[in-house]
Amino acid sequence: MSERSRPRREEDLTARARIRHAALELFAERGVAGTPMRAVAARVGVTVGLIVHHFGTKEALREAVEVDIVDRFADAILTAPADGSGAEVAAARDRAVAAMLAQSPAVVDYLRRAVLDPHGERGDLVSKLSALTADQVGDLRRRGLASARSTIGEQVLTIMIRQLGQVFLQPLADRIVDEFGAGPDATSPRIVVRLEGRREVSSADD
Amino acid sequence: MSERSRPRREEDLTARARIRHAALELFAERGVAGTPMRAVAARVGVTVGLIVHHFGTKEALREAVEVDIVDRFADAILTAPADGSGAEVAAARDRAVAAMLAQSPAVVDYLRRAVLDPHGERGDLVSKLSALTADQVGDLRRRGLASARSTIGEQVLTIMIRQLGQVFLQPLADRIVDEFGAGPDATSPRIVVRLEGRREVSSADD
DNA sequence: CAACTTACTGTACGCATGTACAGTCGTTCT
DNA sequence: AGAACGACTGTACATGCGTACAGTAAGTTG
Repeated sequence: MSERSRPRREEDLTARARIRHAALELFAERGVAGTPMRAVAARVGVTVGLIVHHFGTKEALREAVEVDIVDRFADAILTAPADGSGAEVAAARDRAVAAMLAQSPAVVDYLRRAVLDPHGERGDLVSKLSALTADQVGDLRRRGLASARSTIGEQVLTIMIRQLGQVFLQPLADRIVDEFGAGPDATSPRIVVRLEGRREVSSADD
Repeated sequence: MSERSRPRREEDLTARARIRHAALELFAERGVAGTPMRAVAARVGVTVGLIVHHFGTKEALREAVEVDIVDRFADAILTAPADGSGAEVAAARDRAVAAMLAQSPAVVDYLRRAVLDPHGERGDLVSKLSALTADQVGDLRRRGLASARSTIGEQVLTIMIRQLGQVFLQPLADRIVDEFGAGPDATSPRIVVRLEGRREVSSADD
């Protein structure tokens, strides 16, 4: 995936790529339903017709945006050094993904929306990212770098919840901190998400 | 708030209340932008005109839904016993709110969307809930049941993040578990959200 | 009884939206 | 040169949207 190199300057990109980028930003900001194709076109400085020409439908544009996001995850993982112990490799990948997310807030914002919008059955973003993460875990296992004590599903769950959980909740924390007259010393604390009590049969409540 | 008692049977409610309830459910399910007023009307079995008659605009309907949600929080807190130590009172309120949330998934779903949709400046849901929580904390303090070691803002943040964080992230966890052929023994683990490193100056990354 | 209010319906209107499509311009290929 | 093609524009259209509004039926008040 992602055979093309990523040009640094937005103006150097093809119109197709610029449209996809603008769509990602606007979808992240206002949601897919809340973003008219005309808004995307205006942002890029092209006509709606061109978007249709390149992507066909709005749904296809959304799909392209999601594929692009998965590519960014895959790219980030590729940049991380793949040598050392299992823990080292995993940590390096963790850091690479975190850096990518920190650098492109639009991805985080889009993800947050996509996660809670069930939308389509299969083939949506959560499925794609789960598959990508499962590939990573499988890779580490094959090289004897990841324990096989728990199932792949459990490991994928742990990785994704830890990484995405923090990123999803941070804006809520920032909002609340902001709510109480954010002085110069008011910095949001770091949010830590943990999984516990695995395989507990959690009845209604306890 | 919430001077009216809550009838048990939906059909006994006034049309105004039934419209508000249906709007909450649909807004939670598909988002406000993704829910036409016609859909709300159809769900209740009335005409769009009646919704306009009662609420004026869609925005006002949304506002009514949000006020209703805040009322539910306030109601839940009122049902909790207010005696015992500070920790006991706080725990009882925690449980009451958690029970309310568990009983009405639509509230959770709506909240999740509202939190990440910045929408309006002030007066939106996060602000309202922050204010409500701050009232609670202030109340406990006045009765000498809450420590004044940290600021109110910090305490509100801790309470809200802990309660909402778990609830927000659970569906993501469920989705992922579901992704990996959910066997009968596949139960989502419990998600724990924690705050750490308060007031650390978090630069770009570390 | 008449005037008024309130809950409600049905229609209609203007606007925004996604998509289809005909056409223009520039490049490439033969 | 000319045909073919891809990028791109502008218009046009059906649909769906929020809202305005006239009207009806029922209950209340004078």
